[in-house]
Amino acid sequence: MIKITLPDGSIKEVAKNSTPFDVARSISEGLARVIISAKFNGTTVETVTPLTTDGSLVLYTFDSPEGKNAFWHSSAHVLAQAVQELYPGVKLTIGPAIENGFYYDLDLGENSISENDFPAIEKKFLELARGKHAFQLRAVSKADALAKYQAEGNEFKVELIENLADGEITFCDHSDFTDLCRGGHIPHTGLIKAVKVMSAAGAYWRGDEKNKQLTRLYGVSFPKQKMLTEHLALLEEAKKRDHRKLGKELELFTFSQKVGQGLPLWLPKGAALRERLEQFLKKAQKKAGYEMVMTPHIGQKELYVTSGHYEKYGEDSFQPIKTPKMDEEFLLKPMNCPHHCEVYNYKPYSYKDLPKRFAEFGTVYRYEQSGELHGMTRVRSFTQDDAHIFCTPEQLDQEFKDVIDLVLYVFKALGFEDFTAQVSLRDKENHDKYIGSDENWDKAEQAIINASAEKGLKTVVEYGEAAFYGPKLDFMVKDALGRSWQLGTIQVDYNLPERFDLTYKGADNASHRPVMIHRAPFGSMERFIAVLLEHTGGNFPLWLMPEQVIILPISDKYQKYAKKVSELLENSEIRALIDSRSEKTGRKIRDAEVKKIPYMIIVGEKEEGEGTVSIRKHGEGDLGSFSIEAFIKLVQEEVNSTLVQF
RNA sequence: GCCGAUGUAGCUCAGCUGGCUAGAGCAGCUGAUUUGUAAUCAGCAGGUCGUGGGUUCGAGUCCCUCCAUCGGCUCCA
Repeated sequence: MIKITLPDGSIKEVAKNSTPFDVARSISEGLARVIISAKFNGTTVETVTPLTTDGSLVLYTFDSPEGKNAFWHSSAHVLAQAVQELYPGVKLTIGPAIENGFYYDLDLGENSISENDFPAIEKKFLELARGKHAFQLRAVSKADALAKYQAEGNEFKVELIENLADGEITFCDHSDFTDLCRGGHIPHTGLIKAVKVMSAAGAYWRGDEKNKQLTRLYGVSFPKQKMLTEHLALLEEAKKRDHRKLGKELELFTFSQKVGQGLPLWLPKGAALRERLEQFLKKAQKKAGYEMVMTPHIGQKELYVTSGHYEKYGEDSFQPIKTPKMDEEFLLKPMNCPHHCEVYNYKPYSYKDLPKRFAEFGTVYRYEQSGELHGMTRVRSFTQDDAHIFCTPEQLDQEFKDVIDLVLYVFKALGFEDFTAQVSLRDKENHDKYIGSDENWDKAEQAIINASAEKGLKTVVEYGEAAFYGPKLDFMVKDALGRSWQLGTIQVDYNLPERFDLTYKGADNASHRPVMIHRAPFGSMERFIAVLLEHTGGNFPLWLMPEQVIILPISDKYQKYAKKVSELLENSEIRALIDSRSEKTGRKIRDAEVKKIPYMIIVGEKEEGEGTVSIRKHGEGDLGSFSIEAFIKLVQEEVNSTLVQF
C-alpha cells in the first residue's frame, strides 16, 4: 500500500501501482469520469501512470489550466493523425497546447492546406476521436526512436531525438498512431467531442527564419459541442472590439494606400482625443519635474552611428536622405534618445543640476517588415511619449521608482488594471547582441529588479527581451483577442551616455558619467489609443470622449433652445453638438447610441418651458429631467472622478 | 521579408460553373413629414469590380505581376 496526499490534505491509502484514475474512482465514479490529467509530486503524469511511492497527487478536470493543457495537447496528437491519414507522407514535427487551443507544425511537402480543407480534417478528427483510443506512453531507446524516424525520412523528429538523452525518450501511442512525446495526456480520444481547425499559417522550424517554413494548423477542441459554440461566439464578440473596426466607425484614424502602408492618418476626432491624452500626461510630467524639449524629425547619419543604432538597424531602416551636397546623409529619426543626448550636451552640468528630465512627444519612423504591420499597434510612423532622465548613479533608484509611479498613475487613470510588468533582461547565453560592459549591464539589470521589487510590482522575467543598449521594464497589456502588447516601458542605459560622452561635474570636482533612463508611459500614442479602444470598446472615460453630449431637439421648433443649451455647455467646456436633422427622436437616439456619445439631451416643449433638459445616458437609458446647471455639474463631476490628478 | 487567405459604391455584402447597360441594405443628396427615449416615407445619385498585363468572340468571374489588407511566423531601437 502507498499513501497518497490529496490537495485538501486528506490521505488516501491505495494499493501500490494504483493510477491517478484509480484514486479518482476511489473518491467517486463521477470524479473519475471527468478527470483528464494529474500531477504527482509536482510532475505531470498520465491518469493511467501507476503510482509506486507515497506522494501528493492533484487531479485535474478540463476546467483547470492543467486539464486544458492535457486536453489540447492530446488533441494535437489526434489532429496529426487525421492529417496523416488525409495527406499520406506528411512529416510531423511538434504540436503543443497553447493558451487557447493547440497547433501542430507539419511539413506537407508538395501539398498545401487551406481553409476549404478544414471541414474534411475536422470530420476525420472526430471520426478518429470517437474510437475512444487510449493514449499510452511507452519508453523507447534512442536508437529505436531514431530508427523509426530515419526510416520515415522525418529529419525534424530525428533532430529532436538527437538532442534528447537515451533513457528519457518516450513515444505516445493511440489507435495505430505513434508520436514522439514526453507525456501529459487525457485518458482516451473519446473525451474530445468538438474540434475546430481555426487557421493555417506558416511557421519556421524551431522559430528560425533561416529554417524551412512549415505549415502550422491551429485548432481548438472541447469536451462538449456547446463549449465550442460558446468559444466561437466569444471570438466573434471580441472582433467587435477590434480597434481597427472601432477606429474606423468612430472616425478616429485611417490609412491610405497613397500615403503608404503603416503610416496612420489621424482624423479630427482622433487627433483631438490624442491631444487630450498628451495634455493629461504633460500635466503629470510637469509636476514630476520634466521639461519639454523639441527636436527635428531627421538627423545626420553620424548621429546614429554614434548611438550605435545605425550599426544595429541601419540596413533595415528607411534609407538615408541625400542632399545636393556630396556625401551628406540624413536619417528619419527612428528614436529620440540621440537627439536628447545632444540636448543634454548643450551645456556643462554640476551634480547639483541633476537629474535633468527632457520630455518630448517625438514622432519616429521605423521601417517595420510589411508583414508585421497591424492596425495602430504596429506602424511605421508613430509618436512616443518619450523622455530621457539624466541622473547620477546615486539618483538612479529613486528616479526609476518615480517613473514606475508615473506609469502606474497613467494606467490607473485609464482603467488598465490587468497588466504584466515584464523585466526584460539580456539573453543568458548570447551577450554579443548587446553593447556595453557586463559590469554596467549587471548594474542596470539590478537597478530594475530592485526598483520593481520595492514598488511591489508583480513581475515576470524574460531573458533575451532587453534592448541592445540596456534592460527594460515593460508593461504588457492584452488586446481584445488576447494578443499581448507592450505599452509603457522604462529602460536603464549606461551606454548612450558613454557614446555621447555625457558628463557632469561631481562634488569632488571631477568629471562623471550620468546614467540615462528612457521611459514612455503610453509607449506610443498610436498603440496606446488602439489598446485603450479595445479595452473600453470605444466607450472612453468621459474626459477623453471626442463628443461628450449630443442635443436632440424633438422638432425644428426647439432648435433655438437647443442652441442655447449648447452654448451653456460650451461655456462650461463640455463638448456638445446638436442633431438638427428633421428626424424622429427615436432615430436620433439610435444614431447617438451607435456613435457611443455618452450623454443625450432631449429638448422639446416641456424642457423649453421649464428651462430644463431631459437626459439619456449611453447604454443605460432615460435619466429623467435635470436643470441645465445640475446636468453641467453631473458631467463635471464625472470628468473629475475619472481624471485622477497625479 | 516568409507561408496561407482576401480585395466589387463611403460602410456591410450579393454576383452560380466567364455571356446583354454590375445588384442590395445602410450612409449621402432632394423632397415630403415636425416628430418624446434604439431605424418615417418617396425619389435621386453613387462603382474604369485593388493595379498592370495575359487567355478568350466575350473577364468582376480564368492565369500571371505588383499593391494593399487579414491570420500566423520571424522581427520590434
